[in-house]
Amino acid sequence: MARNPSRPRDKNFAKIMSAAREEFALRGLNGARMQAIADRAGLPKANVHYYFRNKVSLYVAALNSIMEKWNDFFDGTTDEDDPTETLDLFIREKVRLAFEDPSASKLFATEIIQGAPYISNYLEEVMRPWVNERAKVIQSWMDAGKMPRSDPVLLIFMIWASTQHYADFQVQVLRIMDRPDYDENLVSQISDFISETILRGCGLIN
Amino acid sequence: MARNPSRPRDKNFAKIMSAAREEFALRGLNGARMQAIADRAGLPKANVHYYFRNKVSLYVAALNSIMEKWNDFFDGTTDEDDPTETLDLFIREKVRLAFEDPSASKLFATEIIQGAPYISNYLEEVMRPWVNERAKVIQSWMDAGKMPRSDPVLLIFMIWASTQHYADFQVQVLRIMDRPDYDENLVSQISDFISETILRGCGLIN
DNA sequence: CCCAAACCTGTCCAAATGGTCAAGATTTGA
DNA sequence: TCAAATCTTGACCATTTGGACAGGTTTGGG
Repeated sequence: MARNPSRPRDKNFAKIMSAAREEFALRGLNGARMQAIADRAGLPKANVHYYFRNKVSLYVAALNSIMEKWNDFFDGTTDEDDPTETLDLFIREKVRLAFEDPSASKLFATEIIQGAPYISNYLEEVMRPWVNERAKVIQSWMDAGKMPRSDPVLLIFMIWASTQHYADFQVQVLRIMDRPDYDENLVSQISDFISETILRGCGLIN
Repeated sequence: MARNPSRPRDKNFAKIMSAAREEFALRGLNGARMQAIADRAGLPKANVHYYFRNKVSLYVAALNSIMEKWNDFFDGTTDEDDPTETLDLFIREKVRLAFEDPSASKLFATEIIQGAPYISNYLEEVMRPWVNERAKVIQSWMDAGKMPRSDPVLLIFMIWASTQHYADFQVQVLRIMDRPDYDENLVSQISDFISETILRGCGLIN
């Protein structure tokens, strides 16, 4: 976009963005305070308004930055690939993302729960095609007898649900397991469980 | 609680509660407006304040009413029961709840995502024991060789995640599937899919 | 029929908060 | 070097909104 990005712009832009994501994830669009975001970013509130016209535009920018990041994971799986290997990789990648940046997942989840008022077209123009393409590949695996038949779209939803759960419901999971934090051990244990259970659930292993 | 519940109290109490749940689910604690809740309930705002000291107490009351409802489903499964049948029933019951009252699930989800500031002790005093008891039963099934070994707690999380997904992410699911609403057909299709996939994933069928 | 308790509501207000603005500082580029 | 562009910020304001309150109405037991 910017042809000659100036130094301070980039630096503060990033600081604000990061602060906004945290704050919006923690309190939602309405609960988040511009002052709190400014404080988190270490800037006066008026400076935040220099970069973002208003709260909503900052919120939308935060959502967009997340969606861009997730889109990078738009790999080019084809009919040729091995279902077991591919789905395993997909699941593990989703788990990794969930633990790497729970705030992103939480922010996105809150927006969806509240009816996706600011990203409704994203759902239709980006997510729907993405899911349909994935589903087509999975369908082709089924047609080729590489795995038993079931609904590919519901399978994708199940993978999303099981993996994002650990980001969105972090507090609940930790409290119930009586742990202070996620650690490497737990993460790989969770990855293994989800991957194995779903792959077996699809009839791909055992 | 009330020994001689007066008529109007109960009626308006329920109306406010229902309105509050909808509104809080849709906008979150901070986004919800007392005026909007009052409007939904068909009462003047001041009347809402007659029943509930302030916004937070109404919010907590709404959360409590949900948790009470969910606690009813505290059935007494024992080691004697059949794992397949019991888990199948559990999954279907969760799916039913998700579709029956998505607002409840959404409200609860939002609270958890935001760190469960108002129900943190509920997580430890009610949910943790509940999960541990369930897990013990599942563990006993595994010990008895009725099903392959895996982590019972993670299994419970997976069931929660896969089922609640359809309440919380309702908009996303519908947009991606290009449907205006959930219908009976879809609901039973989803129930079947989740139940079959998870049961197979546990090594209980096929 | 009476009266106290419960219930209802129009009106008002203090505090919180998003956003503006104008003046000043800093950087850039020619 | 210096002016234009970019950036920074304290002070300020309009609006929204949760909540108080006082005075009114209804209800039900005695």
